[in-house]
Amino acid sequence: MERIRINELVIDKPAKIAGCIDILRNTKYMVFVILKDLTGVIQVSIDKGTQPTLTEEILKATPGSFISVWGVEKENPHVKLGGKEFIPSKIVVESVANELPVDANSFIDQRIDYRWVDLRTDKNTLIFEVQTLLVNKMREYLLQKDFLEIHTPKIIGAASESGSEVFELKYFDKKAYLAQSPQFYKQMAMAAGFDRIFETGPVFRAEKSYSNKHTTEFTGFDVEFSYIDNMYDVMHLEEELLTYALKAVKEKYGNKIKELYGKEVVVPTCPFPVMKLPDVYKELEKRYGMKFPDAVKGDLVTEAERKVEDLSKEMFNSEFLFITDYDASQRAFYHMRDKNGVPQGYDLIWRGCEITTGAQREHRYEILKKQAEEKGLGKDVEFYLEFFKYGVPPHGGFGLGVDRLTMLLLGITIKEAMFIFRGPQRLNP
RNA sequence: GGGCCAGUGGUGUAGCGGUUAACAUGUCACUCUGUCACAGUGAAGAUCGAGAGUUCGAUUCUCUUCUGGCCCGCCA
Repeated sequence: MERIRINELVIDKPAKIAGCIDILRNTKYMVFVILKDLTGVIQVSIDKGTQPTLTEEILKATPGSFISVWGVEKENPHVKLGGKEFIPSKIVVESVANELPVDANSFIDQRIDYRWVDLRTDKNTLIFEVQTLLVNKMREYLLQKDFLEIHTPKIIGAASESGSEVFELKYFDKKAYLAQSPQFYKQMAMAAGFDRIFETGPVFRAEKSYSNKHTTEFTGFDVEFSYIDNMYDVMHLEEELLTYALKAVKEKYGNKIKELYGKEVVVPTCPFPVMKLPDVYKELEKRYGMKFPDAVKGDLVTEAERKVEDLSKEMFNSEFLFITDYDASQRAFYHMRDKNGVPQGYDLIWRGCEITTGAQREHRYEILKKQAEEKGLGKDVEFYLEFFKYGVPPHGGFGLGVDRLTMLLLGITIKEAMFIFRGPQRLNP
């Protein structure tokens, strides 16, 4: 008999179910097993008097053990767990668990050590159900617009942007690096005339960042497309994409997220508000009495970034805010600049955290080369500059942090939001 | 990389220059006419992160080290 999931059970219809024991109550005449699978929980009730064989088998098990149960679901109004119970005719204890080393109260670091046990809870599996939907809806949105999905190398021969924040590795008798971003390859695809592309895949950063939003390996969702007029075209695509995905998440998981994480999923409205960075500082100082030294104002410092959540809600009733007009010194050399030298790029802040950097790219070889040289990037980017010698259309794009998106959606930290977190001190499991 | 803080049974905490190292929860056993956060009784379980020092005596004080947390920086 094929195993079905608990939410597929039908009253009085014989079935096989299987899962993990949540609670095992052994009373004088009855054994009650709260069995859990990904879709729900059901009480399995064993009568010790009439089912001695099943009793013997089930008492080999412990909470956390995996079992298979054949039997029938019956209605029983006395059962507080949904008014239903499962009357077994056969039980197999598949795998017995030791006493579990973590519970919901354990610290996240301890929980990561035993992540496979930790992830068994509804609350934690929801993270990945939500992320699956989120990413697939973003993918779906782009596919509807005829984007190509590409897969770029993660082992690369030249440090991609600055050279300081990449992991070095041995590649036979040569040095290689782990890709810190698919940036150059995305643009290569533009040079190839691919027109519109996206990629979702791992990104590696050799930064010793200790915060609850940084990790050394994460999943990026990168988009690049051609024939744009300006960075606003890029922003427009991104806001549509996010709205589309968040709408789907709210419909399917909005209630469950509210229940388990206490977070409301707010579907944004387009267009998202846009502010120039100097105006953001001006408003923060004016409205909240904050003070920032001029020296930091070319970039968005953490304190300001957090407060942008309030600012954006207050000024625009929006959780999202696009910020433009960063100082050229703070931005990548490949961002196009206007005639005043202002980078034509933006960051997207959601709930007080940066989730995206996007830009119109500089596609004119001479200017691009000059901007690279200004940043002291000569040989490092030779391979990249080559693309632009043979014609590249005007284009732009952005990179979105999938793990940050998940984290912010649920109001948790990056360690909790990732299947397995990787940090400067965390290489296992 | 800089600043501050923490590490005590499986888990989460209390405590303190001399204690039988306390509590909750979990685990195990027995008891309990269907439980449902079951209940009751009992048991096991901690060389108090590691190393060195001060002291008659250190889990407690000092130093070193490891690990973690928070804040800053770096960014997605």
